[in-house]
Amino acid sequence: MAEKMTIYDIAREAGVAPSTVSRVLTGHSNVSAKTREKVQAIIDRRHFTPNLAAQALEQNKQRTKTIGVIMPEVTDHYSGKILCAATREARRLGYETLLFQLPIGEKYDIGEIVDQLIRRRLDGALYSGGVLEVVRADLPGALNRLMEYMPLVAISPPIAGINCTFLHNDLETTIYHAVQHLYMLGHRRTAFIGGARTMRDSGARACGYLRAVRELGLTDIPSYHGEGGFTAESGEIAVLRLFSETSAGHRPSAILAFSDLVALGALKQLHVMGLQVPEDVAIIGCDNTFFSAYTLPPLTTIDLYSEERARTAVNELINCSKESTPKPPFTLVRAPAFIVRESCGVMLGRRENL
Amino acid sequence: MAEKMTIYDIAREAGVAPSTVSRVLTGHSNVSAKTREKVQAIIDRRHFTPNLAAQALEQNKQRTKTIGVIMPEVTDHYSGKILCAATREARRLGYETLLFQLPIGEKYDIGEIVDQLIRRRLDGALYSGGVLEVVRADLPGALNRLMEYMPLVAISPPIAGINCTFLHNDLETTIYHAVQHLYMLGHRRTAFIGGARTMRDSGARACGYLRAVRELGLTDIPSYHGEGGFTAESGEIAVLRLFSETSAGHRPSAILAFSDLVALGALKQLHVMGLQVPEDVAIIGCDNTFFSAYTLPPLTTIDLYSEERARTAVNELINCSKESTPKPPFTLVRAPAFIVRESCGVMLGRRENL
DNA sequence: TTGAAAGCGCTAACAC
DNA sequence: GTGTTAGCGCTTTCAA
Repeated sequence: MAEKMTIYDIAREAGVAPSTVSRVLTGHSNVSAKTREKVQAIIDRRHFTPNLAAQALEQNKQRTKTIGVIMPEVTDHYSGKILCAATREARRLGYETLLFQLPIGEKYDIGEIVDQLIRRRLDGALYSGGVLEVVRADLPGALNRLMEYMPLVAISPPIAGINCTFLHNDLETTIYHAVQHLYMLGHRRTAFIGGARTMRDSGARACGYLRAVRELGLTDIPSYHGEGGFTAESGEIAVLRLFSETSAGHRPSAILAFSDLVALGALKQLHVMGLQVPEDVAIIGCDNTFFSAYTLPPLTTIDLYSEERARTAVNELINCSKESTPKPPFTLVRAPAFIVRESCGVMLGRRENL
Repeated sequence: MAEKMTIYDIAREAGVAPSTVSRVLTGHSNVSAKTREKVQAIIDRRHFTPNLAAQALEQNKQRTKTIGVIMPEVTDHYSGKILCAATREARRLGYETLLFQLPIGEKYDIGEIVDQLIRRRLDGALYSGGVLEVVRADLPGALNRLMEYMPLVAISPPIAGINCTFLHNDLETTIYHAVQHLYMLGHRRTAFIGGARTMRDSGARACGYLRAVRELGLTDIPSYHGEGGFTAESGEIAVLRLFSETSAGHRPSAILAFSDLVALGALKQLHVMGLQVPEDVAIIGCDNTFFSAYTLPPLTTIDLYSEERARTAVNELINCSKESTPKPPFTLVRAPAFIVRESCGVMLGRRENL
């Protein structure tokens, strides 16, 4: 395939020792300006790029210049945004990202994935699973083992049993505010659709929703938080069930969707059923994805600032990897932004007869 | 951070030579069942994972088990699907993917990116830039250099000056058919929106559109293929211009959008202007993304089978990397699927008075 | 300031 | 079968 060039080839051509070439490459030790120039000229002319594997072999220094990104498959825009921002930030700092996808709808061994990360001696790992993964019992063990080899930052609410840095959105409170927002517009029958069944007690969204229902004294019917899923299709189905399971007086006047994607499906189904949004049913999504402003009507939603978190995570990771002594982990909580558009019906004002 | 384990540690504990541990690890040479078991037990117990960098250093054999993926930032669903499928397929075959994003809306040096790939001695590279990148004059040089170091497969129409394997959708013909489809429904004034300005002559979509306009004798006004872009917003703007630049009798009765995303924006703007789709204006998108079936009305679009291409590409790459002699490159052309939903107005039948 | 040489962790000839 | 040993390409003491 290709004749591999080494520092020896460069050294020979420049008439210097390999170590001198190495010094020019790393820029660490002192080399006379003249030699440096001469060697650099040959490196440039030959398009020589040092073998990273060889450099990485050196002891004590993690220098693979690679950050592992562990996240669910990038089929949704939320993960895409994080991956994109993380890769961009990493590149800006001279690093690349190695993507470890957690297959959706297929079982996998998180331990095996962690082995891969370790095997590659990465400089750090970014975990972004969020609520989706909370349920896995084997996650803490695997991530803790990973942490013995490299710094780990999670873009996720804190996970019990894992002692890494967490970049966390206080979604619970924001969801609470969203329900409260609907409450103030007059809604007393607000349903929550989407999400994982197993997540109902643990997920931040569900927590916020359930707390609001309790504290605001809203109608609490099992159907109002019964059905799960993460796709547009699951949004369709959820709405279908929601309106077929409930009797006339108990139909929800507002819907809180797990994500904008779920809301998208819900919107479609409501349209099919001839219900107007927000006049008949108000709806609020979550994620502020690229299509949120383009639905009919434009979706009121929550912006998680995922790009910003991704950048913070990468920076933190790279800083940690340079420290000799591990930095203590911390949890950073930030409030997401509640973005009011038209689907929640603010322009309709407070209504009494819902 | 962590006490790194080596095969020597395992060897010592097992009371065998390091090479025996290596043999167990690779499974290449013969080891007695008894020793193999003993060694394996220790490897398992200690969770030992061999350093990939060291393995990769070996010449001729055992590469990095990593495929580089070069593509625009994964902000759209098209790239996301390719990345996702490629990573999944790679993993299935024991490989990981290293993502090299081409920043959107920011200048970058493709040569530098290629250097990174080479430096990392990857087993292969998947390039998926498509029409977006055709314009760059430095691309062929960079990719050709890359090909001296590793096999390259491009999910893209063939690019002049690059002699790699191309997995190509005959989008041109499909777009032609789409325009023809509109023609048969009665449309004579079909506009094309989105895409890059520089792409107008080279891009497959534009080619197909222009050929259809010519061959079918459709109305050809500069405004009908004037404005570009790849975002939903650019779709909005394009429609706005399209309808403000043309006089009453010259308003298009149909719109072909560069992508579903562009179509999404167009849909929004048409709605704002009080135009009905497909009654007043028919519209066809491209990509068959997850939201295509959820727009109002559901979008008629084109499915590029990107996941399938991604899997093919990865397989081809891995096969090539195992060959000692390079396989001759080829170009595989596949017809995309034309997916008819409601936005093109088929259910309205053929109309004469458009 | 530069060169020689000893590894880094692993694999693969080559002995035994 | 299993151990010994020489690299893979690079960095980094340690001399000179």
